[in-house]
Amino acid sequence: MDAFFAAVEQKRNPDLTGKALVIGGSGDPTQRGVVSTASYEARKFGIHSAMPLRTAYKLCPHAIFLPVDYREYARISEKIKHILKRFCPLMQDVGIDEAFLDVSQIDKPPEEIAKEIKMTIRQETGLTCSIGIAPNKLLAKIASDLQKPDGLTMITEEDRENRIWPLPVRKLWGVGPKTEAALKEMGIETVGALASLSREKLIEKFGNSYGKYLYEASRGIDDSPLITHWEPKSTSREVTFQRDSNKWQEIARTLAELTREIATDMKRSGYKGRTVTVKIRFSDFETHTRAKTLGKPVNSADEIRTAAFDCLRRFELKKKVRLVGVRVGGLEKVHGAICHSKQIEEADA
DNA sequence: TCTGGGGTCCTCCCCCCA
DNA sequence: TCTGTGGGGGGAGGACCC
Repeated sequence: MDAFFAAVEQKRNPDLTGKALVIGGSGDPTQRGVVSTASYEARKFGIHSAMPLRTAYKLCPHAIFLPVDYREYARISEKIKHILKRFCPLMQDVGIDEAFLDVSQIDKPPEEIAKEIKMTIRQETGLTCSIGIAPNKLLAKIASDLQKPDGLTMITEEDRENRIWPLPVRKLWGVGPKTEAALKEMGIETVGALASLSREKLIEKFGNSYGKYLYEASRGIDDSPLITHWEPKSTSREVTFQRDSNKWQEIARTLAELTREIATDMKRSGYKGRTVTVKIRFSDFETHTRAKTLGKPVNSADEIRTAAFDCLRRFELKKKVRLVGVRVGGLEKVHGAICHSKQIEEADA
C-alpha cells in the first residue's frame, strides 16, 4: 500500500488530503517517538519512516502530526487481504500493508490480475497500492518499489541486467544501513557491482548464510517458497520513557505492567512460552538483555513477572534507563479451548 | 541532541555431556 | 586421569524487516 497509515487517515478525514501529514507515536512531535508513515507531501521536506518526530517537526513545522491508530489500520488491512485472497488464495502476509501472491497457477495474464486488484482495492477502500510482477518474491518486491505510488511494474528474467543491476545495493531486501556501509567500504554501491564479487569473497566477508544470500540476491536468484501459514515464535512488549529514569521503583512498576499485558495477550491468543527476556536500553542507547529459560512453558502474569524480575536484578543500573521491555520466546500453542477460556477468566479476574 | 514497537534470523560464546 | 571433539541448549548481541 502507498503511504498506508497516512492514506487511511486522509481517507477518513478528506481535509487532510494533499497536506503534509506525519503519522507516528502519540502524535505529539514534542514527545519521544518516530515517524511511522509520512504522506508524499511530507516526504518532500525530507521526512521519512523511522525519523524522530522532533526531527520531522524541525523539517516541517506546519505538517499535521497524528497518533498511530493501529486498530483502524489493521481493520483496513484485513479488508485488503480479503480482496487479495478473492483473486488468489496463495497469499503470504508481509506485515500490515504488504503481501505476496503466487499467481502462477491462475489462467490469466498477471498484468491483468494486477490491474483488477488495483481497481478493486481502490473501489472498495479508496486507497492506492503499487504492484510488482516478477518470477520470484525478491524481484517482485523490488519491482513493486520502482514506481510508487500507484505503480504496476513487471520484471522478467531478461530485465535483470538493465533494471536491477543499476540499483543501489540498499534496494535489495535484507541490505540495511550496516551492510550498505560495509559494501561501500569495498567500493560496492550497486547491485551489479555486488554481482561481480565471488561467492567465496562474500562468504568470507559476511558469513556463510548471509554471504550466500547476497551472492544469489545480486543475481536476482530467490527460490524461497511462499509461506501461507506460520506460528509466532516470540511475543514482546516494550516502552520508552518520556524521560530517562534511574528510579528502580518506576522501572520495576513498568516491567510489571508489561508482563501483565503480555500475559493477557498470550492467554487471549492461546500461547505459552519458556524463555523470558528483559531488555534495558540506557540513556546512551546501549541496549542489553538478560534471559531466563524455565522448566516448562508458562503464560500466567505471576510466572512471567517472577522470571522477569530475576532477569532485572541481574542488571547493573548505573546509568539512567530509557527503555524497558520484556519478551517471551519458545512459544507453544495451548491445547484445549475450555482450559483456554478459563485462563482468560482468571486473567480478567 | 535525536534515535518506537513488534517481530525474525544469524552469529558467537559458554557450558554440559557423550 | 587427562585431553580432544562435536553437538545441543541457552544466553547475549546485532542486523534487518514493516
